[in-house]
Amino acid sequence: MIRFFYKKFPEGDSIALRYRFQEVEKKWQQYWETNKTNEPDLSKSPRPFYNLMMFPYPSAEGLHVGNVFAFVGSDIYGRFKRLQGYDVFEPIGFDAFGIHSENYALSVRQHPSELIPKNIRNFTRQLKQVGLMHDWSHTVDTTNPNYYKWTQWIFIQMYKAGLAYRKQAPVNWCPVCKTVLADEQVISGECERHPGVFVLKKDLPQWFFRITAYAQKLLDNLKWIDWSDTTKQAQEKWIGRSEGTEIYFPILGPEEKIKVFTTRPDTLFGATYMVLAPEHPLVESLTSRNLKKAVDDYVASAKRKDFVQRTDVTREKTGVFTGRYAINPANGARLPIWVADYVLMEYGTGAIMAVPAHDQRDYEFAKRFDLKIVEVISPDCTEGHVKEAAYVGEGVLINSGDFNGLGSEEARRRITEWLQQKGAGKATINYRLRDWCISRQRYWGPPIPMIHCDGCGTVPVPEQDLPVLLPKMENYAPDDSGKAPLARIDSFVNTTCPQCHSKARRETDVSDNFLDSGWYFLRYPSTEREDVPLDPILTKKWLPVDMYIGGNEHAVLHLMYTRFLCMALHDMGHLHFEEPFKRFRAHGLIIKDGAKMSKSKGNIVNPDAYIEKYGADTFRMYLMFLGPYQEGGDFRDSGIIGLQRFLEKAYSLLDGPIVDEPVRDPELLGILHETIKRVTGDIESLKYNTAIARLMEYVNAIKRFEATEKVLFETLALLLAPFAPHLAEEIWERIGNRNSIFSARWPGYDEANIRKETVTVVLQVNGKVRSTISVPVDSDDEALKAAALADKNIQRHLDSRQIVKVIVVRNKLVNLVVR
RNA sequence: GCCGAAGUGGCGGAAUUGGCAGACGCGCUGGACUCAAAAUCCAGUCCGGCUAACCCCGGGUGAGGGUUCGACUCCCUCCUUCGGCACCA
Repeated sequence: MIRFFYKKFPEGDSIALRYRFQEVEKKWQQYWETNKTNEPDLSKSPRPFYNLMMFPYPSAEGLHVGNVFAFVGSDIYGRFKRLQGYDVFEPIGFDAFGIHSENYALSVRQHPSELIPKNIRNFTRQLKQVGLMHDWSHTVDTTNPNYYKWTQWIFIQMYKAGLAYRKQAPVNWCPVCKTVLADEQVISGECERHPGVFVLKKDLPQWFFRITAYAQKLLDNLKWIDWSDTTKQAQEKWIGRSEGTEIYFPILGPEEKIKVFTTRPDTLFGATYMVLAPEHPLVESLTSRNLKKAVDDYVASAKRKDFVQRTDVTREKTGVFTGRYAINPANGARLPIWVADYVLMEYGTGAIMAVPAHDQRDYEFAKRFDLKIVEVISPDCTEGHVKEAAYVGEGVLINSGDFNGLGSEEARRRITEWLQQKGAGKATINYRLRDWCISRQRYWGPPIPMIHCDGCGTVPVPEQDLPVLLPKMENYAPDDSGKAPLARIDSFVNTTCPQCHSKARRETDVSDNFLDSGWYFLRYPSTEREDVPLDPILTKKWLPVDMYIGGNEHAVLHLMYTRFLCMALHDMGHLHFEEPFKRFRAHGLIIKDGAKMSKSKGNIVNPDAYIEKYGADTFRMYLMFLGPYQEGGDFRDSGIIGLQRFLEKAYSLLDGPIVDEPVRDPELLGILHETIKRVTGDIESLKYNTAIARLMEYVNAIKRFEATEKVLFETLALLLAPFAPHLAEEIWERIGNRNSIFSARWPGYDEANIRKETVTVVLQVNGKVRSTISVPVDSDDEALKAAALADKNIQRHLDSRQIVKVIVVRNKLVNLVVR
């Protein structure tokens, strides 16, 4: 055997190796490729299992260890399912359109169409060397016209279904990206891609997808889909359903009404003024002439404020009186109408009834501007509970006419009914979710396939004319005009209307990157079909996805958009399911020095060097051993040597004799079956760290027993295969098998073998462990009690004190309670 | 501010869901092998006390309180960290 020695490398030492991972890993990667081991026959597969990992964006830096961590965890699951006898389809692709790719290309002054293929080649190389079970015969590249043709096709289907529309609206504009963004891409007012850069509100005509039409379905289905709770909670919050009442307040003078939304109709009699958001369409028409200047000035200054100024809760409330009054439909009270920026146009109706006694914000505003405060909810039927702050709790109605004496909850229902009878309101449900702004004034994306015709209006590109190719532009940088770079190419813009054949203009915005990634997993099984987006038979067979793993940063982005798109495509008859992913699990994040790995922080750890030095199997296992897969952790390489030792030890077990005989030692047999049981359970619940710990104990046991039975080594190879596929194949071959280990079956276990003959029972006195005894399994309570009393150490602690109580837990413990 | 998750040896982390806290690994200490080192193997390793040694004793899972025969696990209060939402009417 050749001995290999290695120089010191990154941090941590290396060991002399007998297992030559470089050769072995290369050998099996070639074997898999040659034998198409990882390419199931999609049309035949009797037991399909679609195992999916979020596809990567091919950055110039290549894969970092955080990506590898995520991929390996998904791969372990896929290989496990494969060994359990499923036909596992584990595809891979590249999310290569989008602002991230484009911004990078701009910064290095290269064209994305040249940069991206280079990055994809590098990613492919890296992914392959990790030893993932990817089917490379069904890949997707979102920038390929064969793919984005269908992205455009989906846009047109959405348009035809009334789910895509264009409107002028105040939208999020990132001054650095120079494009609009969806609400989901704005994090606390900052651009997702540019932390610290606040988005501005710009009034621009934009394309939207009507995701709000599915708000309730998106919420309802969360009840039954098998997803990580954290992800479901994030979506639930984001959708933000609240039940309440819509109330119409007539304006004194003009024949207009102010519509408000409230969750507290029980406080209606306490409304003492109204507030409109500065952007509210009624502000202009409603303001009385003598106050017009003051109101205009206020609206203008509100528009100038950035997000932080506008939403700072601690800031003193500001506002201006319009000179008009509205009538409270409940009691006819005259309510002054104000304009104030603490009311947001984006939520509800952009107008509120202000109840200063029972809403803290209204209270602060009323104090500041000396407005009336009327208490209508009381915890105890008396007044005087509103002194320093609003009383926001529930209670009994007072000062509320016929409704006095009712509890808040009943009052909400009764007042809503009453309003409805009078035609002054109705019960309604309000969602925080808003429509998905899908246009981007950027270059690197699929052109939105629409044509603007003066005569016919907006007309979709005929499907047979797809794709609308993205023309190559040398200067593709975005500008501040609010128009996309494509608008600068006359030959692209000028076209003819597909309906009337007169001159027309193409839409020049491209679609959001999240539309590309919104349906990629639908395409994987159908990549060989160029004539249709989805092969109906394969789609029916393989979708929805059985297991999806990815980062939780996409909880309200990708993961909500995909759900919406599937629901829409389902309702159009293109899909047989509403929910794209039967199971979703969020993997943890690998951080470095307390921060998420990113180029800007300079803490990206490249996996290549580790794989070169320790091998893919060791590195895979090390990442998984770091901590629970769904929690992630801080990357450091101090323990990687432990995994190398483990694999080396496992391999060296083969040095001894191996006999094809059953395991006779009952203890060893118990260990074998217990290991199978626990590793199986741990993998199923993604607890890879403890599964690996079990495998280590198992190897230690084989060594300790100096065991020679073949079944022990076969089991070792099988249990190891999801984690260290190359080594597992090598062991499998060396113990005399001819086919890939992945055509073998995962071992089963028998509880009867795990069952021990004796168990250790803990003996306690007053809850403190004083001794342990070994007794036959399932000894009855009396026997255990007797054994406890007979124990020397216990007797010492009893010390002739009186036994008050004896607690016996079979096969576990005896606790003697003494006084 | 609201919602959620977490806090365990020198370090990463286990703990069958209320029943021996610290599995497994790293690191460290001692020993074997070696001219020596590396690698490997063996033993030890929560803190403190007692002991020649084993035994044994006390304390211990962010802090304080509670429930229980028994609490890392359940309840209350507080502290810290990390996520999500945030003038949402």
